[in-house]
Amino acid sequence: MQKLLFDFISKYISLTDDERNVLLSLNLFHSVKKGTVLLKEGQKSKDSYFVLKGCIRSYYFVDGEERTTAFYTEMEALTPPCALSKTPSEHYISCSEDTLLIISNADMEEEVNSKFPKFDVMCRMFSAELLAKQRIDFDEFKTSSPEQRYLNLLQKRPDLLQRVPQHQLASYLGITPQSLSRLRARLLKK
Amino acid sequence: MQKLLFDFISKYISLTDDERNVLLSLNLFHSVKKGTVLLKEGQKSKDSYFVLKGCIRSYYFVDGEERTTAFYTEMEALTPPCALSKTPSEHYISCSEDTLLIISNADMEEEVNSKFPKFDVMCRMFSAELLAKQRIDFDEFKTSSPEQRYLNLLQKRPDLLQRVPQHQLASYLGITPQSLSRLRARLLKK
DNA sequence: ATCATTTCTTAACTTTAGTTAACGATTTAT
DNA sequence: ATAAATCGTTAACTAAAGTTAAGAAATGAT
Repeated sequence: MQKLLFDFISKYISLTDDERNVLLSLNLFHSVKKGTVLLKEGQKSKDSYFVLKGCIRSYYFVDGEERTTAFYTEMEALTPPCALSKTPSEHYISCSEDTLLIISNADMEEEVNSKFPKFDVMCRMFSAELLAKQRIDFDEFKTSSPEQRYLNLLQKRPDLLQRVPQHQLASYLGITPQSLSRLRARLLKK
Repeated sequence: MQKLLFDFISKYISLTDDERNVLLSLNLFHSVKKGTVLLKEGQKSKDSYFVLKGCIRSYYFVDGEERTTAFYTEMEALTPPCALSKTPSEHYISCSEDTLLIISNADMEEEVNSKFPKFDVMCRMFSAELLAKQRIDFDEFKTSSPEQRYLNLLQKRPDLLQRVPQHQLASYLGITPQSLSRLRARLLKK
């Protein structure tokens, strides 16, 4: 489980045993039960999440309706906007499965980064990478129809279709559950 | 013009005169004419762009049709995905107006950052901020109808409607030019 | 095991977006 | 100045998504 973290970090920087131990002393690992709500609308939090195993979901309420906007699975990270803006959260985050997480805090990160500037380098590389990935996802979303987006999801994250309920996938694709159901029926006929 | 850059940087870190001079010696400032294509599909480039004045546009070709995915205006930055992935670009970037740009190169950034670790801190903060902003934009896009997206744009970037042609705005909103035209006519009736 | 809740699907109907085409208006090039 | 290309709008038609409602299936709770 620690190996998962260190293998991940090694993609960006190499750590000394000393640095490794500092990280381990921070109590970053958390095992969280399915259904647990990590962040609620209105809450102020400076926590970031990194999924080692499992799945977390980000969603909003629009006119009393849940709207899912993202799923984060193995080796994916989320820093909720409220952690940077220091304003109350506008969305929710919850666990879609029993999940093994790294939860880190902005204040703690600042401290560690100032002690080990190396971490700044890693964070810069990692955020730049995420930014580009997200940009591509957004562009693909914009330039696709719901049907294309569904087919695209089938290709790129086939696991998600097994892991999360259909109606959450629907709003993740920007459509209603009914439309997704129809769309799938349409595709089966072809 | 240099003031624009240094004022921006001062939001994240404070610079010594020495550091300022290093930055100025790098020849970062470029004045680019409207219509200039900065990046083409198939090209390999490690350049990043920061708009000081003007507007640049990112777009793809889908079945021979241009699809605009983003506009970057004053004080907005773009690192094209190809700069990180080191694969040929899948999209185009061009100037929508006569534009004053900072163009920086990944290799050069690495060099400066290794000399002044302070820049790593700034880049980390800046990318994290952009990531959160983009996340919010994406979430809003997903949870909105075309009409809501248009109204949202009116509120948040009213200048864009004056600055860029309608058909580019349409694909930026994920719809056809005809739909945008209709949608606007519909809204006027109300 | 039963009941309640949630989830998925289907259907009928409404609304909106996509498509194709046509026509001015504007912009650009010569 | 004129011709050509681009751009914005409108219209008629098609296709797909939203809405509302109902019922079956699966899941969870007691």
